Amino acid sequence: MKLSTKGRYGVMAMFDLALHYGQGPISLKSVAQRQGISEHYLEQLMGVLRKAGYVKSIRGAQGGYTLTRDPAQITVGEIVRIMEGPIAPVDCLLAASKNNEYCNRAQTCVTRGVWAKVRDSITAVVDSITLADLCKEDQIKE
Amino acid sequence: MKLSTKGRYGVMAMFDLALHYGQGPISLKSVAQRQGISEHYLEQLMGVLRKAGYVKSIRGAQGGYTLTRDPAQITVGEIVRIMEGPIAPVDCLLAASKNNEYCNRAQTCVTRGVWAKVRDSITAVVDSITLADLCKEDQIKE
DNA sequence: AAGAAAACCGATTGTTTTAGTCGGAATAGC
DNA sequence: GCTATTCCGACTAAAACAATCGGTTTTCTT
Repeated sequence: MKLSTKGRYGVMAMFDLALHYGQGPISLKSVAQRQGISEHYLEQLMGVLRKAGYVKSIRGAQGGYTLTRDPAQITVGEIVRIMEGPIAPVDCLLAASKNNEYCNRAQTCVTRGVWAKVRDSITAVVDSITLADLCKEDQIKE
Repeated sequence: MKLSTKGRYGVMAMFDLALHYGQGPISLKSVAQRQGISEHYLEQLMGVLRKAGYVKSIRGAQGGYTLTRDPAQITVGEIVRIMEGPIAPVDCLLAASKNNEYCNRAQTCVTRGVWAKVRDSITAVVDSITLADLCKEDQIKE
């Protein structure tokens, strides 16, 4: 039940961009330094976010990344799904799963119900928190 | 955010034992067949559960495993923790974590708060469901 | 007493995921 | 033209995962 660094760093980077929202492009170098992440690795992750339309990049000197939407319009859940794929503690919860024969066992499905509840409780949390919420919390802390 | 087969199979096996609670020792062979798990692999997992005191084993022919407690006294959360270790989407939530320097960053801790909420919502679910609950559900389904 | 059914144990293995690194090409500001 | 930056694809070391294998011990049944 661990989040990989993809999801974790993804949220950290997006939070960092949210903190600097409206201040022009932010370089990965600065994000990586502030958040303590390998710059090259972060590069890969930002590529994913860019292709998903969540960030915009400006190349060249003084370039960097900016959010394409207001921080209040981006939830942690969206970022996690982009970075890690659908939120599901077990594969048989995925609609596209082909192991139906397996999941049709009545007994299996009882335990499956547990994992569905777990998934729902996770999504309820991450989908209710926006980057703007995190920024607000950050201000209070300082 | 995936559960490994350890946790999944562990809950399945314990649920199977719960269904047969009070009927004497249940062989791994039968559990493995009903649940569709490799018997040898399940053996390893049951060793963990046995050492943790959750099941009792009887060796020799007609031997097998039984729960050491009533199904109503065993939660899914307990089983998951035994099989997978502490429930924590990120390592910095663990008390024994030594990367405190890392976690002391104010910004990091904002995102950390998110993962703490995720953890709490997961534990609320798994700690509230007992094996007896699953057995009850199973009866309704049939 | 023999045979079979089971738990027990430790080593090994193939695959996948993770968490990066590396080297360079393209682009844009100064 | 220099430098800062994004962009891209290949590569890799290490760990985790999900078993498998081979054998030992124990106990029930006949």
